[in-house]
Amino acid sequence: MRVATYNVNSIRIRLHCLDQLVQDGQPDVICLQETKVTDDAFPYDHAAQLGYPHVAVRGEKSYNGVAILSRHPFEAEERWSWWGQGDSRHLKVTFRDAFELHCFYVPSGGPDPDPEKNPKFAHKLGFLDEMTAWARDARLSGRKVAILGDFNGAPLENDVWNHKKIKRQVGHTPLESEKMATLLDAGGFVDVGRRFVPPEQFLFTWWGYRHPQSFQKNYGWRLDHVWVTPPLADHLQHHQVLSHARAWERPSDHVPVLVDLK
DNA sequence: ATGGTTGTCTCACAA
Repeated sequence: MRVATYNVNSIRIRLHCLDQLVQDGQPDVICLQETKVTDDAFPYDHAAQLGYPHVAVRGEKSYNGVAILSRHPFEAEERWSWWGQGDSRHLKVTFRDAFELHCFYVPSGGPDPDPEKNPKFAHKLGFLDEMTAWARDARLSGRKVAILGDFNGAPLENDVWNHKKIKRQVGHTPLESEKMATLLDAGGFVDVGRRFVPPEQFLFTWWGYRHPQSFQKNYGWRLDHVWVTPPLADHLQHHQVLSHARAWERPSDHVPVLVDLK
């Protein structure tokens, strides 16, 4: 089974990118973030025509929003509220006799890495703490669980194009990296990207819009992650970042990440 | 310290 995660930055203006992802990557399951659409206006027909009749959505107007498209049926669908917010940042589906899959859109955290001054950063830290408490309480490590999505954090030095320049910026601060490491440990997760690409090498999934030619200059960050528990890690076969998606017409600032599980 | 760009029932705000 090939699983993809992709922050589309609005699903409705990115349908051509979804088409291209299906053509190039042939994923069985596609987890989307920042769909920016209410559930009633989600392009279900487009997904069905692409071969994904099974769809779980959790959206809201203009902001956030997650969805899971699947070629195969899933048994259950759950939406949990995190950090006391009703926002659309998490979906869980379960594939019978296979694994459970959690799609996350972690808060971006705003511009200032000071939780006293910046409530968005406080929200992000609280969200990560709550994910950690869940991962610990749920005793995941004996089960087949995958959590993936836009974690809005690049925890390792080579998860950004210039660690020294970026280490005080939201998304790559030592505090966030520490919290992500604690979450990884609490769930006993394997970081799939770094299972396949050693930490000595750059690995990016996001190139910002703001810097001109950020992709051509490779000013990238690794914000999108796939983490799996050890019983599921035994089934890992392949990992690929579809970097060329950043050069598609009218692209998202993120690119898809693909993982194959036997 | 600032600005750069993209998207949204746009002229403000989030990323």
